[in-house]
Amino acid sequence: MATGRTHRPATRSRGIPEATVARLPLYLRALTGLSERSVPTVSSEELAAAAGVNSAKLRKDFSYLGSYGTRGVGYDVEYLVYQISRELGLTQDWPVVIVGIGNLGAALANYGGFASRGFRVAALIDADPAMAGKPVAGMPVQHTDDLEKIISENGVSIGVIATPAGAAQQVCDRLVAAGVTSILNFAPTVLSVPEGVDVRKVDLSIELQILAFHEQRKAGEEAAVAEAAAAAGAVVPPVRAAGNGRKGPDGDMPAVMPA
Amino acid sequence: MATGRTHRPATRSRGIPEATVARLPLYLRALTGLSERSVPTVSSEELAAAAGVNSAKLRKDFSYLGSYGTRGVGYDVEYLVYQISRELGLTQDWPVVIVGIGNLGAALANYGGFASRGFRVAALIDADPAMAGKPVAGMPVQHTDDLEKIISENGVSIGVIATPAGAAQQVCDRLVAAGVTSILNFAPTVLSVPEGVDVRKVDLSIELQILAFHEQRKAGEEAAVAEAAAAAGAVVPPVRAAGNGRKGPDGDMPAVMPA
DNA sequence: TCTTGTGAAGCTCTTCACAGCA
DNA sequence: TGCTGTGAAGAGCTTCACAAGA
Repeated sequence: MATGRTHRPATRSRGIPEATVARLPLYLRALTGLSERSVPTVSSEELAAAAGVNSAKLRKDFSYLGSYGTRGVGYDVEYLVYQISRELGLTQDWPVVIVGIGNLGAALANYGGFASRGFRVAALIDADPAMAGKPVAGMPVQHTDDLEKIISENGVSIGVIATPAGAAQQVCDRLVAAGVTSILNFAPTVLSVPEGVDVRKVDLSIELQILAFHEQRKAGEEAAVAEAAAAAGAVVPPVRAAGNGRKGPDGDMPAVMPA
Repeated sequence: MATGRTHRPATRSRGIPEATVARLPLYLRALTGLSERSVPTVSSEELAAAAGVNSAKLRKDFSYLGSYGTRGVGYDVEYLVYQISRELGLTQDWPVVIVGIGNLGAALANYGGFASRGFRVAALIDADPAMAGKPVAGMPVQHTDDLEKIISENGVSIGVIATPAGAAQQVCDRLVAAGVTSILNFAPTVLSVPEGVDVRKVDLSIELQILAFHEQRKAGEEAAVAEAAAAAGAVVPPVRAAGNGRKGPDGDMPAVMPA
């Protein structure tokens, strides 16, 4: 998973486990696809396959919402779409602001997946005066000075931070002070927020690093020695102050640094 | 969590739990920050705060890597940076291709966080002939026709998919056939891949939906009734074929549809 | 004295397997 | 008969609390 919870004691909100909540959007997407193809009902097995999970998990997940299926038949697609949408709070309109209109911010502004789920981009905000007024995704970029005004006038409770890491905490503080209580953070930094504010983070580089970890494994344990040798040339390993007995699994730091 | 594992039986790779692997990049980022400020050593408490986790978890995580700390003192920053980098496979160079150079693909191509972690964007690939040759992030976009050639010539094992949902599976199949074994998927679709191929997904809209779920809770249980009423106007709820006894927690579908 | 490293306990999530129901 | 809904078992992860050791 590309993201991680922050500042929420993994406790169940009204009995629904966090892990289940995180999968509801997946089910919803699969169901929307079925709905568009006018499929009336679907079994847990079929829906699970479409969502990429196993059917026991799906049934367990749905059991937290209520008994929305019919034994021997399956689930009514339209009915389930409605129930999950309602559970996720998508039956209402969520105005969202995006702060930091660089490459990523602009991409987010143009991303179609938001509008189709009840999220409305209410404003684009950037600190660069040169950006002010410039249209992005058919919408003029506004200056950070007006952040508080924009938040309150639009009743925004969800903010997206796509600024450089250095500006993120400051932007976060201003968003929170202005009344935002949920933040999606794309900046590669840990945000600290008061109790009651939710932060979710997406870090593109972290995802790649996790892939690299597994990729390294696949390369084979028997090739590990050769890899360690190559690695010594790729980065400059730091010298340990005192070379005392470490018990790492293998590959202690090379004692001699390559010039 | 912005992301999710796919196709990997949450089993430990060489004894390191998945949850720990997912946090190593976080620790690495915090350590890199300390390293740049020339901090020589750090305690589990301090590092945990910088990474946004608690110290017991951090110590447990590190214990899977080996005994890299000094009791009564803490951890040597440089040494730990090296060990975690090595564990994640970041001491080697990872050529990466990005397929689908739309807004998001271009943002990824320009993203600085990759290069600093051993990831090198080896090629940008797009299906649109009009894009071919156009420079993005100082690099000419290449056509999908050459995908297989690009993969093999550059020894690419990690691919990033930033295409529309409809094209993702096809691109995925070609990447896998050409030798890619790790995929980071930004397209809002479930990819099916053969055994041995890792897929991680980042879905921006899913993150917002999870935030909306919690946001809805904060609005207060007492306001739930008013919300349900508003919801009835916001979306057109489907009519149940047979209105038999459902036992959802509350808010069964409205029986009367608004015109 | 101070901080790491780690068994053990507790908690959450997943999977199993089958009773319950249409 | 077929598929849902769910207790129970199992696996994995987090947190506690303290022994070990610099």
